[in-house]
Amino acid sequence: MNVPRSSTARNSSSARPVTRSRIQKRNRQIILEAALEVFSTHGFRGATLDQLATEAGLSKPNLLYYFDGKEDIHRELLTQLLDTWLAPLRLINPQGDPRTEIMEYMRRKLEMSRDFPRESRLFANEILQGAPRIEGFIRDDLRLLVDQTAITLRGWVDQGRIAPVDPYHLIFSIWALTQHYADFAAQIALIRGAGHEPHEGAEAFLEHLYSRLLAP
Amino acid sequence: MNVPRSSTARNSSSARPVTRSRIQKRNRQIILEAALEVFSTHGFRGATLDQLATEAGLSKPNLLYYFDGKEDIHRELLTQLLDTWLAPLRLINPQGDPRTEIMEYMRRKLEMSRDFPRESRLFANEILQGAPRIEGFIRDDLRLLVDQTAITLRGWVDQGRIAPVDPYHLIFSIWALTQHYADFAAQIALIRGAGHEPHEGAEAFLEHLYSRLLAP
DNA sequence: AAGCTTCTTGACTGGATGGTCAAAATTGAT
DNA sequence: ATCAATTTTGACCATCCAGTCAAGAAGCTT
Repeated sequence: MNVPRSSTARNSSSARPVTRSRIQKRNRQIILEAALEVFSTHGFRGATLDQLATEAGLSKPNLLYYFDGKEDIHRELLTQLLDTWLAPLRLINPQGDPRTEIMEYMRRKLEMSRDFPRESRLFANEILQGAPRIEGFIRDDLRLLVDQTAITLRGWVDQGRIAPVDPYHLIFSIWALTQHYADFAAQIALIRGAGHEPHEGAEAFLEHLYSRLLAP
Repeated sequence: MNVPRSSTARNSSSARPVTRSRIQKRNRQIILEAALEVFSTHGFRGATLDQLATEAGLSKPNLLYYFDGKEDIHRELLTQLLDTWLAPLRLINPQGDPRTEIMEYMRRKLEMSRDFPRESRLFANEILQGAPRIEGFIRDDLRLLVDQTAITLRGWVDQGRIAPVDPYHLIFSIWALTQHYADFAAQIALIRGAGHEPHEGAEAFLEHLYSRLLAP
């Protein structure tokens, strides 16, 4: 599978003396930004290198100077995303006040869905296709973190500090409700009509909902 | 855009004497079933005619004898889906008991997500891409129905029969929570591990959640 | 400003993929 | 059994698209 590096490639992937010039840093960033835009709306297969190139304002061979190929761009984008995707969950503090911690987590996820809808859609696209490229991440990293969080939540339930609730479904519900506003933004926009932004009223609603759900 | 019908095509689309032989009915159905399988996991661009043909157990030219092309298969599939997609919402009875009606609606949606996950993912795929092919359906049919339902819900709130809640967000939340179990099944499976099916415990959780949310 | 390195690109290529077609096989009405 | 209509398919074709390459342009270093 592994092809010897061509003479012109200063590229990425598989560990290597990663010394990047100013221009490299800038252009790799431009390309990843363009890739986020294009991949998140058309999916991996639906996007073409020409689209990426046009969006990035570079020539196609130029893209391939900075990355080993379409796959490589996508992998890099996804890798960067996954790091930040776990962050909100990590911030839940088992020593904190249960309801506050859960509410804050929900709020952080909703913020991410509002401020980074493309990232959310990129992720959704991956999962929809059966998560072939991020299976490892989910099975290992995410699962571990969810399991730990579930233990924390169950502890809070056992102490009677929040109403009895299945911790896994509680987490899934937060994911579903917050990401929905990003992933299904097109639908929401068409239903609510122009002049409304998808997330309008979402925070109040979700606060109300979880407030009612968690009250002991 | 419209090409004159080729001599061999007994095909579909744009209104036409739709007389179908037994074989036609059967094979069109087989093709649509295969298309559901393939399109729902790979998306429109990600699916190839060869995949469709293999999945359907027919030759590629044979597919194109029954449909005008990839696009036509996809359109037909989606059209059939949209009809049934609205059904659960239509069944909400403004004269019924508010909590029962909403609970039943949630249950119907959850059932659809459990029994027809591929349909759910096909739909999700469309919306994710910005709903280009079903914009009209959403803006016209779905929106109308949602608006009517919202009026019903608001009436129930005003009568004090359910707790005050934004009707649109209530509907969105049901969509988000039920479809999540189909659309993100891959993620849920990886987190919960084998031996669990994605919907396990979902009904109890959602009943609990909406029971708490709606109690006056 | 010379000369080396990094960056950029026009012109390709090979393979995948949507779609065509004419001829062969099958079906069904008589 | 006959024969016309329907169905099926192998062999194509045209286009799209990821990726290559060699040569030129721009940056750096001295």
